Amino acid sequence: MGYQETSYKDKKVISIGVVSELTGLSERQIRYYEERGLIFPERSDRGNRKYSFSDVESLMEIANKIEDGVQTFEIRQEIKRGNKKEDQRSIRKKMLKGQLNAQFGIQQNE
Amino acid sequence: MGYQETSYKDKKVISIGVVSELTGLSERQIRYYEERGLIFPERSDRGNRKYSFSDVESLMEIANKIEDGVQTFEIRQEIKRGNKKEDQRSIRKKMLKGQLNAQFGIQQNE
DNA sequence: CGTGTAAGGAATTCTGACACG
DNA sequence: CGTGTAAGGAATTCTGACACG
Repeated sequence: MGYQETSYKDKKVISIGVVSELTGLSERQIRYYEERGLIFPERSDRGNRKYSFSDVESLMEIANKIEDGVQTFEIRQEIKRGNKKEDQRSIRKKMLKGQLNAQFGIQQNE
Repeated sequence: MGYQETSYKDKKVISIGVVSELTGLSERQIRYYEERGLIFPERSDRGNRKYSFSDVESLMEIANKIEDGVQTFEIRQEIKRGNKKEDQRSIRKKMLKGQLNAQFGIQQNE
């Protein structure tokens, strides 16, 4: 029992409407990120998108990056490289951080 | 990281259509088991049912019991008692099993 | 580039009911 | 009792496109 804990996280069962609620993103944004190759939902028999909890988490990370001004193609690169801890994004983000905090005190995940 | 592994299992995010696919049960059956107090999906803003992976598992167990001839009110009892390993149902089931198999393996209302 | 929106259609879900048994 | 189904409506999702910037 419990050997499948992880499978729940990766099972594609959530509709786009619920993903929208969970992430706070619009359906338009979610579909767009798929179009740009950032997430890969499955499809039901009739073509409806189905997402996993992993996808939901990825989307939240993607949303953060977009806010930081990272473009979708860059994010796609990171994904292909295996999303290293210290990649371009993180570096650029850190450089931005000082400015942002100084100007409006925006909070970033470090 | 990982402290939320369990929450995935109980988060209500799956639509009835997907639950139907996952369990092999008809939507009619799934709604009926709710009506009988065996499962408790949440509702989206507009009233659509949302289930968790736990619900999906419960449904599969319920389906097995129904096949064994257990009635919904009995299953509800078990749920209220905390679903002990060796409850009345299991015991009766074992007693019935021999007869049923011997005769035809038919499912009965006791 | 990233995202909003109106557009029209197809599929989903909901409830209450009749049916069989 | 448990489950199928037809019924009508309301909400969901899909795609391709125009718009702004």
